[in-house]
Amino acid sequence: MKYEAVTIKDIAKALGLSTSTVSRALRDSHEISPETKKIVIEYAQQINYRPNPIALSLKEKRSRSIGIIVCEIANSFFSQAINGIESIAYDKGYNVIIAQSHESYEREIINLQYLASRSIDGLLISVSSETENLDHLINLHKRGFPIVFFDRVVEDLATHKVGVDNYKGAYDATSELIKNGHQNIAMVAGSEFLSITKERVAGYHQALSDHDLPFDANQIEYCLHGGMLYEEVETALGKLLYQNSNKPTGIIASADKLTTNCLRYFKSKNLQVPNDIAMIGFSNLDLTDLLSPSLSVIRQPAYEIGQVAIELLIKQIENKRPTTAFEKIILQPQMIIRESSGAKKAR
Amino acid sequence: MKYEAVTIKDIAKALGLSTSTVSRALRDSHEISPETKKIVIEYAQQINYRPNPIALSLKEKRSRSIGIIVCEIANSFFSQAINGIESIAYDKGYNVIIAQSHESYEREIINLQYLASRSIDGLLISVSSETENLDHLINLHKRGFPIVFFDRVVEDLATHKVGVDNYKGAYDATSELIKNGHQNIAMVAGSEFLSITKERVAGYHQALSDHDLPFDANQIEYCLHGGMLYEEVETALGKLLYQNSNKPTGIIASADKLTTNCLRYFKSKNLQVPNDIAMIGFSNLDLTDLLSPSLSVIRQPAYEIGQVAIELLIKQIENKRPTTAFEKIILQPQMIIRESSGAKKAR
DNA sequence: TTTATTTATGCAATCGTTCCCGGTTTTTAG
DNA sequence: CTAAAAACCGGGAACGATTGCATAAATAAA
Repeated sequence: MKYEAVTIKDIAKALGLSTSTVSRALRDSHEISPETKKIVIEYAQQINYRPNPIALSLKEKRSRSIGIIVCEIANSFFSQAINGIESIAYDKGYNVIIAQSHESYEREIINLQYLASRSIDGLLISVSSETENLDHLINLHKRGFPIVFFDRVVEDLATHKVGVDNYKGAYDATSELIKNGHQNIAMVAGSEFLSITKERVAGYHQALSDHDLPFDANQIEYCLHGGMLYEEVETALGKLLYQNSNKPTGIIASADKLTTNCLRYFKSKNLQVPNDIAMIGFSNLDLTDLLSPSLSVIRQPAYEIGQVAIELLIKQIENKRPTTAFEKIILQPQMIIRESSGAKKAR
Repeated sequence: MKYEAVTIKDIAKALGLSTSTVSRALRDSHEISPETKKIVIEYAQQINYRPNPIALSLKEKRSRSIGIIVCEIANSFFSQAINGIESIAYDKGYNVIIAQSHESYEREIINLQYLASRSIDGLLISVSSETENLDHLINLHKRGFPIVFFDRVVEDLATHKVGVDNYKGAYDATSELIKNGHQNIAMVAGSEFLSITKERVAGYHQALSDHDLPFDANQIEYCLHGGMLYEEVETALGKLLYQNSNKPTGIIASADKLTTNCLRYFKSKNLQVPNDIAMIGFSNLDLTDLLSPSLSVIRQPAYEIGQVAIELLIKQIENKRPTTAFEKIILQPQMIIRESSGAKKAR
């Protein structure tokens, strides 16, 4: 079923003008007389003329749409980030096409090909947790295609990058647990490939060291799928809690899904938080306050991250000359202390 | 910064053929000799030729993209539904453009204009809770533009519709509370404009009546913004719990955000669930099991709803002749009984 | 041998818009 | 009063791809 739109030709024919004149009148060119302009503009309004964006795209060699690749939109952090992205993009006349990698390297590549074939003007990406090889991105990047990384950035590419101070987030979280008397603190981390994981591990490490606590590599478990699968969290926690000589009394969960799946595990094992095990996790869920015990979290300014990222991207797209100086913007996470990170009760 | 793509002309020039021959060779037309085809296809592969979708769109008068309007993507139900939509759409070569109304009628209209101006081939919409006037949709619909409603359907338009059996969901939820000994059951409902609200209220009503319980209009409070704003839930619950002669011992929350904000309210008032107040809510969150008490919910098959909706839409788009017979598909919700809907303890 | 048919390819229009290049008329300057 | 400069408008190419029609050569049928 077709939906016939009115074109510039229809206006030209109806008004006895040429298409060029109509086009110019509508774009308010100086070489069209005020009277003609008035006639054209009024008629256009009357018949509800809208320029065909596809024809424009073809002419201008730009689609005014940008691609976003994230692992999941059903993840508070990313849906908030997307909100931030959209708030700016729509204002500037760009639309966004969202694709999900579901933490799969393969799907990330498929998505990228798909988006590229849809002729997007630029890409906003937070890589999948499986992504180690970056050839697909390097290829595009080499050809001058605008890419901005957010949250999960990739250091090897010269592009704009936006993220949070993961080091500080983990440092603060660890310090908080230490302050509350926990001496054995383990970490359930995301994929080892991701820069954010490395930074969070480093922050955790440094906090231990600054408080003269020993660092034990066995106290860290990495989850390749970033907590997407309950099973990987289950085995990680199984190792941390039951296969170690020094059983931790505190846990740092370094991503949204890890945090919730840790709780799920504790519940299944009937472990009381924070008495049996204290925890503080990275999370952007907006109902962590409703859990009981209420959850202490490191919260990322997801909305702002999205906004900054899209602004950088649009700036780069609209630059006439190739961008040479790239920015790396680091926002501050927020620590919200609630009950779950509390002290172990004396018995 | 431009990213120069290779076109059919480049191939034609390089191979000393005409563009038509190249085009036909690539589309495997029978009027091109096998040898020529081979040469063209191999060369195209070698230089990584991709047809320009924008040029195709212009020619074929279709963009192969469809629009989605929902209130929020940061809502489990909708992000799951979008996952379902995408799973099918990408397979069939469509891309989706998502817009959020944030439950505002005004933004819904702006989004619609925006999407229409981006020349989408069809629309998937779950109307905002403020939407009472339907002129914006009727206009499009009259011109033969393909629209499919999902979840929050609109009865007055002859289109495909996909939703769940809201009546049954509410009926079951209410019956469950009654079964557990609750005689005074109130309902926190969404916007009165929405068909789903009416159906859920009807189910609640019928369940009371079937169990010989009186229906009291004061036991229902409507929230125009569907629970988006905590304040509206706060005042609604304030009325239900403290300004009524017969204080309810059970609550039905008829939407995702209403459910969580009810819990937030109970927590702030230090009300114990289910002892002070039992509840069961519509929710697609995947951590309702982690709340304590764990939450009894009515869960909608969001992913399937999205899949069915996009299938109907694509079918309509690709139909040569105007669609005349429209389907209304009703899926079944699932009731998950946990702790929150339990019996009031005797004291 | 002549005509009809098949096979393989190119030309040019088309989609909706912009914009370069002319051309005509009117205004301004000298 | 004439030449130059605005002012105003139309023709047509271009963006990248598809496709009906024309054309040419080769083959088959009469």
